[in-house]
Amino acid sequence: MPQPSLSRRERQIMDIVYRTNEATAAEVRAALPDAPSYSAVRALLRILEEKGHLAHTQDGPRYVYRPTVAPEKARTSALRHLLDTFFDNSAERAVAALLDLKSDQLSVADLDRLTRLIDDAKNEGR
Amino acid sequence: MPQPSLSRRERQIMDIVYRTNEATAAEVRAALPDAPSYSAVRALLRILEEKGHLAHTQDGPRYVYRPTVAPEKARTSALRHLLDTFFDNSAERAVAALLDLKSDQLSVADLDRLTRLIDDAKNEGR
DNA sequence: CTGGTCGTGCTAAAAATTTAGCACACTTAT
DNA sequence: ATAAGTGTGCTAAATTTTTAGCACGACCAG
Repeated sequence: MPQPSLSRRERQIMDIVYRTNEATAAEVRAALPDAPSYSAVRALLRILEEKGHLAHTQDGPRYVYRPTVAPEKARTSALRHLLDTFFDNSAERAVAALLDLKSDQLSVADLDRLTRLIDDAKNEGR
Repeated sequence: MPQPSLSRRERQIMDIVYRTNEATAAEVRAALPDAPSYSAVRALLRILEEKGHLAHTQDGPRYVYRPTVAPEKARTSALRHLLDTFFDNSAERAVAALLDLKSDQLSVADLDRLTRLIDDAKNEGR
């Protein structure tokens, strides 16, 4: 990874596209918190494509943009950065925060699934 | 939270300060990937303070900057954003990615601790 | 006390980002 | 066939970001 060289708007847009997996200019505009003109959004999308962060396919009359890096890679990289910045690289702390954040939305079954994930990890490390 | 209205440099600097908890201008500069002049770093720090994201205390001759929001709040908020952007708000997916990322650095004891965290969450939700 | 080193504040200029506007192409309905 | 609507490309201007430079004060060391 060379640099995080994304401007503010660029990052906002990338986040939207990551969240939705794909988006048209109009959809991006709709999702932007303080949307500028349609024209401006399109310009940004073009720049992001030039920089290699997005690619478009044609869907009828319009362009549909998608990230160029595999979602999994993007996720991993974002997670790594978060861990490094806020959790001192501690998985435990991160999980604790996660549970704190979501616990009231997690059923016992959900929690059991998490336990199973960890058990799997245990069995791999051999 | 009004907006994420941080420019690229501003975000870079905030990340550094979050990671280190506190930092002087020189330390921030040292940690910046492509450091500009000392003067420029100081200007950014001043701006971030004006915007209310940082506060400084005096340590002998120099300023030490710290985030104004409690680390825990910042972490939670960052985590929420990551979850929303990359993991479809699924704690399970996030944990899976986390384990995948760190599993080779986690001992069995570490994993046991994670299991315990989840058990605790189970007992709380009652 | 003089000069060098650090630290700061402030300001202006350079560079990058962000924005809007105009022109053109294609479709669709009158 | 014409006008309205929706999409694009391109360009230039406005705004924000980013940077460096200069001035000043405090603190040593010679």
